[in-house]
Amino acid sequence: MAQKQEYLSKNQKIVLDIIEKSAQPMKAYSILFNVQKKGLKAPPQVYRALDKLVEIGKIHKIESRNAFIACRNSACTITNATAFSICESCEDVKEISSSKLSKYLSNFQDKEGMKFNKYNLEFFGLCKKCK
Amino acid sequence: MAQKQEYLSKNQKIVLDIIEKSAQPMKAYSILFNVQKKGLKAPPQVYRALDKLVEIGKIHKIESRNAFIACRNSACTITNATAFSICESCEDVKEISSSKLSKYLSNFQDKEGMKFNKYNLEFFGLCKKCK
DNA sequence: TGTAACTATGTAATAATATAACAATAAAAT
DNA sequence: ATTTTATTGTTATATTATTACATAGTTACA
Repeated sequence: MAQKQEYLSKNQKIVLDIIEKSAQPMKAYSILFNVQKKGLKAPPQVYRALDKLVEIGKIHKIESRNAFIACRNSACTITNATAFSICESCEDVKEISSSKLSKYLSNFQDKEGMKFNKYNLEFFGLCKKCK
Repeated sequence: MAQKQEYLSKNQKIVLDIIEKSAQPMKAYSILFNVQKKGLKAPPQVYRALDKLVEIGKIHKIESRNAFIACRNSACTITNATAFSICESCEDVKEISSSKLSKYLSNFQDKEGMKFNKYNLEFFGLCKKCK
């Protein structure tokens, strides 16, 4: 596994900051719009920061939504094993941290006995409010 | 749950046919290219067919790859509970059909006791060939 | 200290993925 | 028959993401 860097670059900090302030997942171009006042003008600047932040586990990508959410996990070590609940009505997204679930999935073997070092799980349903 | 339609429209058949013939997930514009000889000229024709085929469970979308794969499940009832293994080297994708896994995930409850009617799980690793 | 290797930045252009909007047709339901 | 619903064709455009290239800053270490 790649060594985690201990500091963030200027652009990485700016992008992480905006994502952490958002209660909900943010889309790349919404991030771009929000950081333009800070001097990041073009998509590659945002996407490069996003790539790195995902790589080091500071944020996660919600694949079904093409959006990015800050990792609330204190240690941020779970880059490789992610699970989320997504409300199909209000689009509220929460990261699920269940050691039982992560153990189950990390130990899961397919028919050929193959194990996987990495997974992403997205649950869909209606949240409390929307039910 | 929406009633399943029993037949497919012309465009839906054409699109499904091409996906079923592919061993690997196909991207929308690759599908478009392949069906142009059959008269489907524009993206909406393909995307509409894809939407419907996903809805009725004939195909699944691999979210992390923006690609579509035919459902090999005889009954094709599992529209709401999907799991795949993805080789990060050769991009080989297999649908996982494990009743144990699907039971586990369908019964999973988050911290607030919430259950989910739907999920998508993508495992990543190296396939036998690539290991 | 110099310099090589690496990492990050800025910028323009473009590629890839997906949807909106509208007109027309066909199929199913009553 | 006629209304309703699903499907099709078409143009244009929106959204998401990457390539390519020039420049600048940082780190490692001889």
